[in-house]
Amino acid sequence: MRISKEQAQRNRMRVLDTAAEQFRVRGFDGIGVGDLMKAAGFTHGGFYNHFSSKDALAAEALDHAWQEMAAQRARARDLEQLLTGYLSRAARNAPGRNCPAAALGGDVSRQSDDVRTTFAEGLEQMIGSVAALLPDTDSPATRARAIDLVNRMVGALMLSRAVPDDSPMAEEILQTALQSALSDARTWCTAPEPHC
Amino acid sequence: MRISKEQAQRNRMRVLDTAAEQFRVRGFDGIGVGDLMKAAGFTHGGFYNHFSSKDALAAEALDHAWQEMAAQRARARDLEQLLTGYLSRAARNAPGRNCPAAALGGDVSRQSDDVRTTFAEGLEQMIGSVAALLPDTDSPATRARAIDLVNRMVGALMLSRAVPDDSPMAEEILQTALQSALSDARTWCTAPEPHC
DNA sequence: TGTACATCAGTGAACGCGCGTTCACTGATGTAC
DNA sequence: TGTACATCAGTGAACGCGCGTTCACTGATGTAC
Repeated sequence: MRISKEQAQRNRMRVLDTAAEQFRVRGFDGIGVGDLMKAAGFTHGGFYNHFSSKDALAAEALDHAWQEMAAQRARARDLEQLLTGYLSRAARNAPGRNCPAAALGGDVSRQSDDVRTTFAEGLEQMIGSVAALLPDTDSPATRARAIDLVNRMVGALMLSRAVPDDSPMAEEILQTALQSALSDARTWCTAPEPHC
Repeated sequence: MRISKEQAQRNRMRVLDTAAEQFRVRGFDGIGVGDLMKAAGFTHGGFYNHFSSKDALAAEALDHAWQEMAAQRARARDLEQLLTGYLSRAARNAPGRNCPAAALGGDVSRQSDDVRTTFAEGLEQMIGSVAALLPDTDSPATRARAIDLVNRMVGALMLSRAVPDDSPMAEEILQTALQSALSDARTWCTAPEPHC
């Protein structure tokens, strides 16, 4: 039952989409090749027609997730909108459709160099996106502020997910991070600037 | 070959120590009961004399790791010393002996409620320790600052470990987080206060 | 205090299970004539 | 344009392996007399 090249390419993309979501939800080791292919609507045997190994898929799926995130960030009009979306209860409860760093950052340090390099590239882009929403975008001070914001965003989202669902802490961590980040952002943007 | 109750208790502690380290290094799913017992110097069969399941060990080992960290924090004379140690290259390269949140935060959200509750308790203590080193320790504003500092510390340490070893980013993330945190701490501590 | 026996921490073989990966097979697609 | 054949995406059984857990066994410790 051979299928057309276009269909095969669409199927490959479906596996990639599924993997990008499932890895973020369950972790790289939390879902197997068999279940992944089943979730994508296939049997497991065809996996190796598209990917050389599970690790190769991990790297490609991580890249895919970062690209989704970049598109999502590009839709934010200003830093306030970006932060409000990132540090929301909705984002906390949908790891499969949100930041790969918060969902997989801990796992990545135990993965192959290929995965780690892909992670670093996506993180660099994220830092750039945040810096682009700050005044004096290309200055070293702005880069430092962007890195610090990213640390806070990723740390808060991850920690909020780690504590029990519906616990006061889960909400408190997100709210505190959001208020603190917005407050700092306002301080940096006292002069009327674009994106501020 | 029965051994004394005191020795059995020491052996149990050795398994716990080993688990607390290995789980932080390899993740909860990254090391098995067999390898864990071998690393502690035993065979795997005796494991269930001490723990009801691997999950029960995970919760207890996480608690153990948090207690180690609390003792480590208690040794810090002021916030600067705490931050400098936490956000150091040495801490980055020794996950097994440092913050459980940075090493296991991502994993914890996929673990049992027991593990997640244990995690939340340790995190709450960590927030308290940081607040204790800030002026006006018991005010809501100080708690917010402590939570924000913890988000930054955990986020930075985790992200620094996720990017490739020896990459410029690994160092940049730690350095930026440290400078930024120290700078904020100085702002909060303009009045001469204890611990500041 | 000495003796007989029950207890139980640690050992290592064994269990069922799910993992990542391989492979012979199917049959529609793509290609050569 | 039609025919014959090679290609290869997807299927499902099978592989070796390591996992968490169980269990019969060992023998020194702890206890009852």
